[in-house]
Amino acid sequence: MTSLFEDEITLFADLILPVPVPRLFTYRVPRTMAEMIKVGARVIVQFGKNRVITAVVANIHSNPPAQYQAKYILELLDDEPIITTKQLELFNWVSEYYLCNIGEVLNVALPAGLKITSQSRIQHNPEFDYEELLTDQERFILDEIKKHATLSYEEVARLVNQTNITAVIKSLVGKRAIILFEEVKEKYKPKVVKKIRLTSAFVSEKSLVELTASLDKIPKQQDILMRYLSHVPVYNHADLNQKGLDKSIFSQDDGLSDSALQTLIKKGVFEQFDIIVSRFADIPLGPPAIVNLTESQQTAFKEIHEAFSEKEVVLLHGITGSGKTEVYIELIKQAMESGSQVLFLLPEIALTTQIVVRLRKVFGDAMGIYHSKFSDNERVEVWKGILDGKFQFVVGVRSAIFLPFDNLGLIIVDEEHETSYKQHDPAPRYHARDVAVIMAYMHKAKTLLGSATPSLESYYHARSGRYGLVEITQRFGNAALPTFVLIDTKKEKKQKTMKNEFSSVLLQHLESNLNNKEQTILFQNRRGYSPYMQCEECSWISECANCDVSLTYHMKARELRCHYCGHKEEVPRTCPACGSTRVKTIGYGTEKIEEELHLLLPAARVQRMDFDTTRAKNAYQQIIQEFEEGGTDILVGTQMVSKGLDFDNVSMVGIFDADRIIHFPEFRASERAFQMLTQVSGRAGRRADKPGKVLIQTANPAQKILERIIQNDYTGMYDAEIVEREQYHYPPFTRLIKITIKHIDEATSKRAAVALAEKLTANLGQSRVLGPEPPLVERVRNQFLFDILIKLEREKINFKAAKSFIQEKVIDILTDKTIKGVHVVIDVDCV
DNA sequence: AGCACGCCGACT
DNA sequence: GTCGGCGTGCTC
Repeated sequence: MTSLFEDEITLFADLILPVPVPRLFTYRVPRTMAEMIKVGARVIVQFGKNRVITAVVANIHSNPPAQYQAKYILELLDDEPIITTKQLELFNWVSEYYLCNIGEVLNVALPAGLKITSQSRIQHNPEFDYEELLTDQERFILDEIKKHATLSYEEVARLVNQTNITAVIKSLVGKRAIILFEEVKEKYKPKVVKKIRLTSAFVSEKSLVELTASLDKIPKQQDILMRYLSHVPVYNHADLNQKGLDKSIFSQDDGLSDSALQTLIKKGVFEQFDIIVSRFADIPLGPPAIVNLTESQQTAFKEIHEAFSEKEVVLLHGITGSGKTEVYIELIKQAMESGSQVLFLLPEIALTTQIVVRLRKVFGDAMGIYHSKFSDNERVEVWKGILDGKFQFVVGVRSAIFLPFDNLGLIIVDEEHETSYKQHDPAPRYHARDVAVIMAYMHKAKTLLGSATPSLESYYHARSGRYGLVEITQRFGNAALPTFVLIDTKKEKKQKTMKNEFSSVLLQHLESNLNNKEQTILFQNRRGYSPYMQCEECSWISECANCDVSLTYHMKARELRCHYCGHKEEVPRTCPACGSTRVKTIGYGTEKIEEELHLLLPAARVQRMDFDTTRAKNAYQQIIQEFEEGGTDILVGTQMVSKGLDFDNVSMVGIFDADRIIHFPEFRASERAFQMLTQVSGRAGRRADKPGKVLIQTANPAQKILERIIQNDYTGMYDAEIVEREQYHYPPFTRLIKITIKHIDEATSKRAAVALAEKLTANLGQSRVLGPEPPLVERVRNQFLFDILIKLEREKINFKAAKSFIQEKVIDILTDKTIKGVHVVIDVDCV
């Protein structure tokens, strides 16, 4: 490709900027960079007047833009691409499919550590000598700045002890008293360990003996040498010296002096060096686990294989406790042996549990872990590890779908029905399971979806032959399915045998389980103490000032909290409306259940697991570990307890208020209830010798859905539900797009929503456009919301064309001069 | 998203 | 007469 004229051609690069602007930006490539720059590398550019940001090269060409003068790229950050071309293709697809800007995709894809921050640095201008022009305050600040070479805004603010200095700084810049410049710094820092080793001169028995003798009169230094040799037996294994010893070994002990070590380094006995270590070393490797598949697992494995020869996607429907993980492991091994990369997606909270430890035992250091509780640096390590081939296999959450793979052979999406695979806010509002299918297609890889309770969509595709279908109907080790007990709370209430939320039947079982030293999980899908407070005299209810929801009472924190916007309030002692002291908490959440357990069963050791108790990095792990070691008798929790926890000693699961889950006002309620209750039930009795018990409290034990859950009748639920979906035009027969309009003023919000709905209806027709109507919670963070739901039939409608039509109409509304300041959120495939 | 530019009220 | 409020529009 080299030509005589190569030097004459100016190159331009179209860049993806991490800003929500729906287009690429073209910059000029400086001559010096022309040879080096590659698609997928990061660059630094000036964007707008004073902003300096990182961008990613999407393509390189030689067509100068006609409309404007392109700015120069300031700096090239990567010699090799950190984004693969397949990723760029995927980013494009995501931005088109989910109607968002590619910059927004880039923003969620790149770990913060790969983004660059630019910070303004302040320096005084040595040529400035018009101090008489300055105000007193300006002169004061300038004097401080003069004392330092360069400063950041924050540093200046701290020095002069003022909070808002931007105006003064600006004025000083205007008067040319100071200069602003941008400093760019890379955020990722590899983890470095300081190490010590003998210099090569001393790595022989003879010289070591001599050295030891020469240190006879210098005991401190001799101690250090001895300590080193006890850890690194250089006598017998000279090559061990190369790896050295952590410097921290020497400082742990008080008996060893650092100065003696420093002297030895000065003498040339020891040398210090740094190594870059992986941050994942602290997850134990353990002995390599050998996996033996049971007969039913083996059959499943074979069937998956056969299905893959015809289908791109296979759904593995294996009941809870059927041991899908072992099947996954075999498939992963096989894909890795053929040299391709493997991605294993898990829902957020399932990832912190046993499964990762198990996988690590099998795959060791070839496995990367990508999790939101990991720090930025750790995430950058995984990213780079995939690029340079260190990790052939990655286990990760939703966003792991954006990692820089270039040769995927298999993607596994475990618990594919989980709603946490869908990102709701901010854009891109993508569904990782659906993106996985597309990405696999781009890589010519296969996708395996796994679940005990598949989403209706996936099962529909499997039934219709689009996906392959493999089922495991046997529990691992032939563990029996749990026995169910339905408790009629209506009856117990009439008989006055309820103790608050606890039925007598549930209490009896709890007690006997406790006496048998067996563990119990109690499921209540609501956190906090109680969902609201009410005055018994005037029926005042605690409500959020910014949202249209009640404030949840949190007892431990002694406050009222809004679960929508995070607003907090003190707990009122008297009714704010009438002054009465009869303000009571109504309803119950995990916190109240926990409290009542202490009163009803004082001997039980109770632990609570919900959003509030698992916020800290290791809190989740600790609660689980304590439970696993038998330190907890009863674990009370929200949805969190329903996923991925396999404990042998849990013989009972109790479910409060199943009705609230079953009758949730949403078209997916039955599907969700089936999934949620089946998953929780699956926590009970994972042993062959002892079937577990599941107790469900309900006001109406005769409900069909409960029978299906008890019978583990997934297909019964599916067959009943799919009929309704077809009849009422819901997924999987349609695709849903939800448009949410937001504005501080209710009337304006409504006006915009009505106007938009009218425009949409004109083309799409009445039956496809529902609303606008206010959502369940009409006001969030002081904004009034209106939802428009669009249903598009799968086969009949050109989805792409419909979407661009919708986008067009949304832009119409946003640029309408008569409606100002509305926010519009488009959610494609909202769930 | 930021950030600058621009047009109207409460102060030296 | 100025400072500064946040509306509007642009960013290669």
